[in-house]
Order: sequence, then C-alpha cells, then structure tokens
Amino acid sequence: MVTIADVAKAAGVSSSTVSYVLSGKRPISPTTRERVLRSIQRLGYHPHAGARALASHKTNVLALVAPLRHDVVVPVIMQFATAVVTAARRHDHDVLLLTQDEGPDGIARVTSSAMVDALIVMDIESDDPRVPLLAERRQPAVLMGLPADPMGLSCVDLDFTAVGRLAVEHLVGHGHRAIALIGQPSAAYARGTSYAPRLLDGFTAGLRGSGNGVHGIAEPCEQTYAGVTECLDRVLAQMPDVTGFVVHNEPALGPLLDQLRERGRLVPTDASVVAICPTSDALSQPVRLTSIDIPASEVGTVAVEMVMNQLQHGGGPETRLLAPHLTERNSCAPPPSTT
Amino acid sequence: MVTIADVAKAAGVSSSTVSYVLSGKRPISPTTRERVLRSIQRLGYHPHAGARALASHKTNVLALVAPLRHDVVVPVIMQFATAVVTAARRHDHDVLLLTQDEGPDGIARVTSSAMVDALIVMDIESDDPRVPLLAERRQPAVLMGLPADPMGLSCVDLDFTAVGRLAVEHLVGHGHRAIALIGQPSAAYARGTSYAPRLLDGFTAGLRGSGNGVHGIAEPCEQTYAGVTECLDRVLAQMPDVTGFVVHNEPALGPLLDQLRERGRLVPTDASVVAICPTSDALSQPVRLTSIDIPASEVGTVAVEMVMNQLQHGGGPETRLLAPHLTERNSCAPPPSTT
DNA sequence: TTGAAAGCGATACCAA
DNA sequence: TTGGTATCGCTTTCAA
Repeated sequence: MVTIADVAKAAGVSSSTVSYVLSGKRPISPTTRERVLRSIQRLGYHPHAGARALASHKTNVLALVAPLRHDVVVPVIMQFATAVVTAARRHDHDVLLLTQDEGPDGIARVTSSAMVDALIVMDIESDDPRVPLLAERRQPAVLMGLPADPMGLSCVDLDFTAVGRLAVEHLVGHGHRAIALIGQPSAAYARGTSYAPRLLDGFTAGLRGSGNGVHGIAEPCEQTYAGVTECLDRVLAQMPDVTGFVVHNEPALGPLLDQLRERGRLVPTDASVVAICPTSDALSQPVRLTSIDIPASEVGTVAVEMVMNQLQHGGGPETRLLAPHLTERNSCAPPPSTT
Repeated sequence: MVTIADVAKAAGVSSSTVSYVLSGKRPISPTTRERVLRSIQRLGYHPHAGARALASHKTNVLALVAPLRHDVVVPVIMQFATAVVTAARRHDHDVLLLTQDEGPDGIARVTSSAMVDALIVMDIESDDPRVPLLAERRQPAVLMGLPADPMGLSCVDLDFTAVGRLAVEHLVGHGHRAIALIGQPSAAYARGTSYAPRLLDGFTAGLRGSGNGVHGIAEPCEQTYAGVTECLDRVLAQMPDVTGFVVHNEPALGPLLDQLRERGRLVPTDASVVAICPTSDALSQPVRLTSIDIPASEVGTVAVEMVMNQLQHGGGPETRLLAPHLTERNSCAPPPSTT
C-alpha cells in the first residue's frame, strides 16, 4: 500500500506537508504543491480511511437508516436513497446502509464505534424510539418524517398538512362540494406514521376553510383490489353525492379508477381525482392523473444538505417542510351538476 | 469516548488481554474473561472502527455497487440490497452503498482507500469495464451477473438459460406448439446485459429440444403501452397461430394481458403465459400468472456467502447459477385446438 | 495465562 | 513556508 510517507519521500518533503497539501489547511508554495501532487498521482496514493478517521475524528461517512419493510412504497425509498448517495458524494461523503430491522441497536453500534459522522433516518414515526437514542449522541442526525417531539434533531419532510389543504382547494376550485379522502391502510395510522394524520389534518382544514357547504369524509384503504372496493363502498354509502377524490395510496389508484368506471363514474367527467403519489405512478394510469408529487429525491438532497450544514458549518438543527406542488393533468374537471 | 485502555484499567488487566477477549484469538481464563466482559458492558465500550481497521487491515465493511439507472426493476434492486445488508450483518459486516453513476472511479476510491474488505457489484454487463478493474485489486469481489470473461472473479446469478428452457418446456408440456418470447426492451440487448441473451439461448434451446414442430419467435418489447401493442402486432403477424407466451418484461405484463383480451385471446383459455418476474408482479395481475421467480433475495444472500467464504476461509472464486423455480398459477392451459 | 510495546497511517500541534 | 513528532485506539508479536 502506498502511504503518505512514500509520497513524502518521493516528493522530497515531510509527510505533514503532504497532508497539508491534501487538506489545504495551511498555505503551501506552488512549487512544492506541484511536486507533491505529481508524486501522489504517480504513485497512485489514496489516504487510508481508517488512519484518517483515527487521527481526524471524522469518517466522511453518513449512515442511512432505511425501512426495508414491505408495506412501504419501494420506489420512493429507492429515489430517496439514490438522492442521498448522490448528494453525499457531492460533499465527499460515502453512505453506509443500515436497515430498520436491526432497530435502535444498529444506530447505537455505528455511532459508538465511530463509523459515521452523522445519520439520516427514514420513516420516522410520531413516537419513534430511535429519536431519544439519537438525541443523546453527539453525531448530527436528520429525521425523515416529523416525530411528535424532535428533541432537538433536524427534520425534513413533505408538508403533508399543506398537501391535504392543497388537494381540497384544487377540487373545490373546480366546483366540487363533496370530497372523499382515500387514505393509507389503517395499519399506517396504527403504526403511528406522522404523515397520515398530518395529511388528514390538512384535508379537514381545507374542507373547513372552503365553507359553502363543502363537506368530506376520510377513509383508510387496504391495498388489495377487494380492499379498494370495500373502501369505495363505504364512501358511497356515507356520501352518495361524492364527486371529488383525494387519493393517498399508490397501489389503490389502479383498482379505484377501475371501480369508478365500473360503477359508471368516469374520471374526469363524473368524478375528479387528485392523487398524492410519485409522478411515475400518476403517469402509469389509464387516465393521466392530476397529482401532488412525493418529492423523494428532493427530500433526500435536502436531508444531506442539512446534515452537511451541521457538520461543516456547525449549523444547528432545523425543521424543513417542503411545499407541495400540484401538477394538473387529466383527472380533474367540474362535477356533472355544475356543468 | 471509552477506549480499550479504559476497559483494561477498569478490569485490572492489560489492553492486549481485552483485545484477545474480544477476538478470541488466544485462550483467556474464565475469570478474567468475565471481569473484562463486565467492564465492557458497564462502560459501554465499542471498539473504534477506524483504529481497528488501521491495526488489523480489515474494515468489516462490504461495498455494494448498485445500478441506480431508471430502466432497471426497482423492487428487484431493493430486494437484493435488503438481502445483502441482512446477510452481511449476520457475518458482522456493514454495507457501504455505492451507485453506478460514480462508475469505475467509485470502486477505485473505496478499494484503494481501504474502506471495504470486499465488493458486491450488481448489474454486470457482458463486457463490463469494471471487471478488469476489480480483477486487479486484492479485495474479493462478487459479480451479480455473468460477464463474458469473469477474469477470476466470483459470479452469481439466476440461471437464465435454464429459465428459458424451463419456460418453453412448461408450455410445450401443456401442448403448445407455437411460442413467443416477449423480451426485454431492445436497449437491454444493446446495453450488453448478460441475462437477455442467455434467456434467449435457453428459449431457443428449449424449442429445438422439443421437436414435433414446436416453433417460436422472440421479440424485444418496449415498456410503454404502445410498445407492447406493437410488439404483439409483430408477433401475430409472424406467427398467427401463437398460443404460448413467455414474458420477460415486468411493465409489459399488464398491457399485454389487456391487449390479448382486447383481441379476443383470453388467458388461459386461448393463450397461455409464463412470466419471468418477481412473484409480486405475477400476483398483481388480473390473472394470477404462472411464473418463474427472479429470486433477488436469494441471489443477494448467496453473494454475501460467497464473499464471506473468500474473506474468512480463504476460499477461491466460484460461479453459481441458481436453478429456476416455476410456480404454477392460473395462466397456463392446453391450447384451444388441442382441447 | 498474561503484559509490554511496536506498529498501523494519518492529522495537527509546536517549532523553526 | 516547512519539518518533526506526539497522538489517535487498536492488533499482534515478543517475552515472561
């Protein structure tokens, strides 16, 4: 292995000079810098990561704790992970991949053995046991999701409350008065995800703020064809005049459109749909759906920026809720009665 | 930070003794072992990963090089990654996630800076530039996929040749005589993936081996609704009597079934389908598809076992092609003429 | 069965 | 502008 001493010898300087050339932490004359860089090049020198970590107390590695449960939308996780790795590399960091199923132990392990400089933790629930654990470590952490109490940690997520409001407002803007939220499976609520109730809050607030007899209901929806059918049954039973649908449930989109068609409610003629999902899902349906994107890669990039801000500029914790964007496509129109 | 010296002092032994208790590389009397373990426990000692790597020349970290291109089946990558992380943890290793878009440089970087002990590289193409690069490093590597020349590296993949043969044999067994392979998009062939041609080989061999006037054609298929329609047009034009379909193209499954129905060829009454895809895709279609699974998690687990075998037992490189398994569901039946 | 001490390969402080 | 060197925390050889 080529060491810093080899480079120093080859360049006729001390090893500390080589180190400073690399780190830029002190001025080096152009000529010696040149000489050193050439030797590095010629010998193919790469600093030993372990040695560097030992001496500098920094690893240049971020931990990414991913939920590898199967009820989570896989493409979203992938997008997020991709964005994190890409953004981390831009800041000269690598990413260590941890899975949820090691639980809090995984976090304890990597932090206390100094494997990583900071952590990014996905899929944080309202009352997540990992939050207090992370709070008492000295490594910065960014939570993806919004726990009830962030305990001084940084958080980033899509602003689901704003999403709920925006979806309702869009439908109301088209003249809809009876709106249903087709939500996540009840397990998502039971599990204590933070986004499901936040979306519901925004949905409710949107209805309330619209006045004029705008009303709505929210129903959880299981992710099977039968589950979607039942959910729609419940909705129609309670609100037969429903014309607007807000759907926050990717696998339900196809079956829902199918069922609506089957029941003689064509989208967008008889019913309008605003989907909350990755753009790709909105595009892969028979009807191109007006949707509010789940900006997984943006969230990932922001998470890394937040971590880096703490790491490199000593910034403090912050919470960033990303504003939702609605893209109009072909699934929203005025309700039949209004036309 | 708690160091090995702290533990040693607390336990009244030397630091080397603590080290040996941890590594088990030399006999320790039960009483001192006890004392040391208790101190470790009490102080919450975790060895410093960097220091350990520096002294031992081992990091206990595996690199996983993932393709984050968008034309790859995302759930398959996730399954594979999950399996790799899980299996690695069973062997007390962590996983560093690299993405394709750093290209060969990423591999060069992590290997020459001693960040990882070994690499697992996904989505290897027939003539992959990373193979020679990996071959000249001293870290073990496992390739997922089968390059034209493995250059002494380990490989693991589903045996796609056997898959092709198996699919044909299953259809022939049901009495089909005219069989079409709906393949990957032509870009997959152009890119030089190793699995696409291997599957084709197996398909061809299967036809040839079946005799009795069994014939077939293979068509690449683009992954849009229109692309599937065109592909089916081409197939029907060339082989109007086709009754058996082998489909190796996840996103095409839905549209294909749709189009077959539209053209009055119901599955399985008029046409039979064997899908080559993850089980979840086979189950999420209107007709439960008879399928040959892409065993991503098995491949991931095997990859780790192969790496560990080299790392821990000094094993040599090996190539393992996993035998395919066909699961019968509801998409295969005898062709109409035979019934 | 255990201890002492020499590295491992960097960083960064203290001097010059 | 540069060099010398202590130091980081662990592993492992050499000695006892």
